[in-house]
Amino acid sequence: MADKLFKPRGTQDFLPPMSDTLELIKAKIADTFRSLGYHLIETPIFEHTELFLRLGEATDIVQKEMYTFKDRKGRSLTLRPEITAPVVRALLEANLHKTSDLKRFYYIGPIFRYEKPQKGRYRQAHQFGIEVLGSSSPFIDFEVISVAMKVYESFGLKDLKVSLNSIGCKVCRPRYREALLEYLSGKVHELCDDCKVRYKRNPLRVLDCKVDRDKLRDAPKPIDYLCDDCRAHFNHLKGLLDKAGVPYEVDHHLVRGLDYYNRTVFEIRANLAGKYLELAGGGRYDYLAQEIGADEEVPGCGFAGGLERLYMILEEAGALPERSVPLVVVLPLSERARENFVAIFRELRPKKVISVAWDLNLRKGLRYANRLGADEVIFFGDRELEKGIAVIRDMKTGDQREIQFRDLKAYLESG
RNA sequence: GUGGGUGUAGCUCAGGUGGUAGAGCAGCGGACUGUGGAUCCGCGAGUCGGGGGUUCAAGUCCCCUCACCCACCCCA
Repeated sequence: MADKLFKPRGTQDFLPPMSDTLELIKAKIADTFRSLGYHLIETPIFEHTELFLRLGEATDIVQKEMYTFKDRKGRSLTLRPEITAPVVRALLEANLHKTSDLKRFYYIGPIFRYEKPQKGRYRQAHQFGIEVLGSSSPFIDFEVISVAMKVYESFGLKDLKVSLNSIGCKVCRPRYREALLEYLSGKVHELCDDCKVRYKRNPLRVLDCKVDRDKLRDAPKPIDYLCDDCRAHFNHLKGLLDKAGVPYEVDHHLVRGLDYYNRTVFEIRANLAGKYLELAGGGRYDYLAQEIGADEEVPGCGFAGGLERLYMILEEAGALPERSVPLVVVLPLSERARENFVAIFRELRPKKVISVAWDLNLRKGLRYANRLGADEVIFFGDRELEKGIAVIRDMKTGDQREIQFRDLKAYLESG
């Protein structure tokens, strides 16, 4: 025990039954994405550090949360702290942006951030999300927000809060930034220490500060400084959301933690034990591709949600998905019965879940099946084999019926 | 990163002012040697997270360390 090894801080082992449930959750998420025309994309767990540095020097994620290391050749690599940049990088690397004008991707996988762990906040967490590349239409923003909502709604979650904002583009954001700086300059001394730094490096993020939030009620709002195009885009999007019945509220202080966003930014939160927990966030990133080295503008829009947080909220809501296929426990009760079942097992291609208890007697086997939550138990010993049958016991009702042993395989393989 | 809390059998936890560990649940066995979930009976040695110190003696005091949790921060 003294030299027993433990998992690194902030990581988790997913064991049954939680791992089973997570599998169901991931499958359901993927179903939603796939059914709306999204394709799976998988990128490396680590990338050249350079890629993530382009996310913005002023962001906390880049500044102090990256798992960066050198490989044996001295190259600086970083465990991905988010997945949007890798997806865009992969798209550019494969020149996909030139072969089609619109690409829809989805992903589910781990991300790494060196943070002080807490519940719902891990050093290795899992995110799922989508990225739509190649269109700057507000209909895409609408689609992304809708798809995000669809994922959560597919689990029956209702009490969701969507916050929306527009932070402009490279034309109008400088104007807003100037106005904000002017407003803040008079009160820098009142701000918290973090904000004093943000004021210099990335003033927009001051808006997001929870400490100083109250002091900033009368701060200039991004939407009041939007250029005509951005204003039109934002209004169009809001109109679409209204038309489609997507509930949202405009949050003038919503900025998001990554610098690559422009125009639309949004967050989805849910009520967990009285507090609003952020489940997902996203927005438009029309300049990111060029930041990464594209020779032309490749507009994009997407969202990312936290898998662990989805699990938490589902657990709280009592809405965790459950196995939908029947579970059948097979009990060969004698040596002869076991040997008779070997060939069947070898050939078996079941649609149900079949769990064979090779070494339990009837009593223990039923108990085992009971604990697993089995729907049926099929048992056969010498007695049954004499008659060429097996017995199917319904674990809910306790009713038993017989089945010809030669039909057993077909029965186990039936839906 | 800052401040605070917790860490005892598989799980949830009890263990005033230090004297070498308990309960409930679960599990296992039996009553029921081929029939589960009920009931009854029996079964618990776990280096009290790890290391060091104080002491005749520490789960109980001190220091260090690790992990989890809460708030802040941040965000998924």
